[in-house]
Amino acid sequence: LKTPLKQAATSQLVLTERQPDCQPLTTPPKPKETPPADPWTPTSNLKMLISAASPEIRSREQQRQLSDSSSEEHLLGDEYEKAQPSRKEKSLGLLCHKFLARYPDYPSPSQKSYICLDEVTEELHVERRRIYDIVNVLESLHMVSRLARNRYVWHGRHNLPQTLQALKKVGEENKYIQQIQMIKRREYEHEFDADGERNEEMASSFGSSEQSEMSFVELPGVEFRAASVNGRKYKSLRVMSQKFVMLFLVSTPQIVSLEVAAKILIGEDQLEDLDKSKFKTKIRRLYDIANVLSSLKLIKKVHVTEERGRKPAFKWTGPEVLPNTQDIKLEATSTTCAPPVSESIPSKEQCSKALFPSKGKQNFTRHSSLIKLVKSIENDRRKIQSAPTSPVKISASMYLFLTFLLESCFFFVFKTPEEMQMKCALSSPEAVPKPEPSQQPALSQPLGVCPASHSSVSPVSPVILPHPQSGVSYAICLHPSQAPTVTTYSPGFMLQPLPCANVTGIKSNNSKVLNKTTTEEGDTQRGPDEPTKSLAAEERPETKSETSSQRCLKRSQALPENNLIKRRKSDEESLDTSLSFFQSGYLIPLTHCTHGNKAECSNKEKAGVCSLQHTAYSSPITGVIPMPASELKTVNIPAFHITPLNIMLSPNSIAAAPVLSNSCLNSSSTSSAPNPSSSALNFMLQHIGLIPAGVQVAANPVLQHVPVSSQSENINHSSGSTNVQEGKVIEFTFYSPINASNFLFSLQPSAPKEPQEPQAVTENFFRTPGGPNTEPSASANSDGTQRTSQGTLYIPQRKLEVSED
DNA sequence: ACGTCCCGCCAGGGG
DNA sequence: CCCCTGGCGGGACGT
Repeated sequence: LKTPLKQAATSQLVLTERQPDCQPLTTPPKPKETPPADPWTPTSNLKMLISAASPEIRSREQQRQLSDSSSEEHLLGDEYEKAQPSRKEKSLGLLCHKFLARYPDYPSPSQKSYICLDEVTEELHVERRRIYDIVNVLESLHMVSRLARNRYVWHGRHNLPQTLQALKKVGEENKYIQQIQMIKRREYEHEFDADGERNEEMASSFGSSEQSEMSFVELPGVEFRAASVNGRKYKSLRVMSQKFVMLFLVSTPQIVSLEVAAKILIGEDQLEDLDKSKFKTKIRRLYDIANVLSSLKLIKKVHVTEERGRKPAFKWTGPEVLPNTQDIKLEATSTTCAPPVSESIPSKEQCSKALFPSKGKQNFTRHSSLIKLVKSIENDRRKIQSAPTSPVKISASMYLFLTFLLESCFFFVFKTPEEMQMKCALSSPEAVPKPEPSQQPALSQPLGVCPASHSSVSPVSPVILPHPQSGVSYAICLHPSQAPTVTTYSPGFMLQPLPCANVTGIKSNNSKVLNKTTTEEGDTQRGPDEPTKSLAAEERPETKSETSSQRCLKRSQALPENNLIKRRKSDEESLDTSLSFFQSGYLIPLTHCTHGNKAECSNKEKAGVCSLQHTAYSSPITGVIPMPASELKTVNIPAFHITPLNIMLSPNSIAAAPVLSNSCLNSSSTSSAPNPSSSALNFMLQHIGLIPAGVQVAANPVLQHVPVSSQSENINHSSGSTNVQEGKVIEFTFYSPINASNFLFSLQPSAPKEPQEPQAVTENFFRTPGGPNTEPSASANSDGTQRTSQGTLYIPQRKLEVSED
């Protein structure tokens, strides 16, 4: 069984097998499979491609091979060579695909699936050794856990969010960012040298994180069962895998090169000798890990092109992991949206239930597309910072603004299912159910984000959280019970979809990217992924329920509590940043925020959650904005606060806000004349630090006017699971119960027609009809709120510089 | 020539 | 003591 009979046909191979002592450690040469005259026929190539693409087909083919092998003698020609699996067909990634296809991503808790290694190895026709590789990294993600010999439990991706969050936290504690930066810096300084002095640097930088030698990050409830395996020495691959993942989660362009990863992973335990062989071995293992992570679609191979040249690297493509906050859990909706509610008429409660199934009110969901946007924006902002003279800078302020906005936009108010439907449009294309005719419209209803609680009953308290990466704060909503200390305030804006037909979008055709590090999208080496995935998803075999030996599982199935999130050290820094930012007065009407942050958030234990005061709020810059807490409740909103927006809308500061007037947009697209908005933008950019003082940017040349009203109407009519995807515009209106403004935003996830990177960042633009100098025209809304001005935030497509390999 | 990584030896340790 | 686990790295394969 172990050795295919075909190989025995090759006499040479028989020899090697008979004399293992001669070449004990050599990989057996690939058997000379084909007669020299008849190499790969086009048909066979095609077959191989297909088989590589689909595990089903492949396994079927392998079955055939098995039966063939008995009567192998009369195999000839193409049939013969087909029987010889190429090296690629035996790749770990493919094997992992087959392995994963056996189990559901989200197994129902009722029916636990068990993994018997013997069965797996038999059915997949692989050596046991290979399965260990797979299982080990799955174990590192807590997708499986070991029960006993030969026995594992399959958890699927249920634990993934928590695992990733925990990993990210540990990664931050390990200061991986600094390590990466140091490695890169050194690499840049002196090309190649293996001197000792380098190691001293290493030691100094790594030294602080001595606690991270070989610890395996566990999840409550998913601990290692087979007590033995806790002998940490034998968790190397697992630990490596976890650390590898940490590197992704921590680094901001979520791209990690193998080289850097290997150096860091080596540097941690053995920073003495960075000898070549150890490095090589590390790389070897990283390939193994990367292969199964790729199969899990958590990473993807890319190439980073730097000054030195192309280097293999991997890019995180898994779910976004949000910053660890104490008792707030945020999950990517791509997963939470998956389980549909059975009811046909989704209510807010149901939505909330569907979105936060396990932990109820403490869970908050943020839309994955928003997350991606924010992430991309942050990336771009960093790039912009490093390239101060780039013409893209004009959009930097918009990025920043959108960052604020999105950081704040955790929740939206759903009034109707249609609106919820619209929310779905924000989600990434994968998250939106394709408009399959067979699909019930109701299935797509619960998509989107919504407050974790029924806002009408229990209003939530807005809280300003420091964002560790962007250095800015974002607002988040908490239940009053969860936000006992109330110190700051930001005026509440309700964000809700607005059916609006007279929207005007501005599209920027400037899609220049200033990467000094371009990444080329990884190739198709695991190209069969896509077809494989769909196939596997459709006809994923029902998990084999092993009736035997199920009793040996006595461990509790309790879901892991998410209690381990503590505050990170970086919060303090980011807090400082945000504070200075706020204290500028330019953007912040929130005095309480300033004081409160200082007072309350200096406490590291609580800084993550700075609650707000439900009293009156004033700003030294923009004046007092009285706002009793009751207002928040009466508006029946989840007290959703958009600090930056509010800032920009402040009557006194609106002139300085990065707002481009209509006239600018309409007329001056070709004009080079300075305009007020330019100076405002420059001021803001400089102020925020996006550009150095003295550098000016021109606002208009990159902007274009594009009407999108028809599209927006189209959206609003969409009631079923319509495909609100590419090129569509989603609008929101910010209502302020006070006199602030009512803004209308258009988010265009991606430009129509352009087949670009799906998660492409988009340029965005923000304007008010009246322009900066125009007094906003007030109008009354049906609900009585003042509608003083309107702006459009438009996000045309902007591609990430990621090219195919 | 180099990036990728299959393959299987063999040590450690559990049952 | 058997055999499961899994560290490890030679060298084959692919480009």
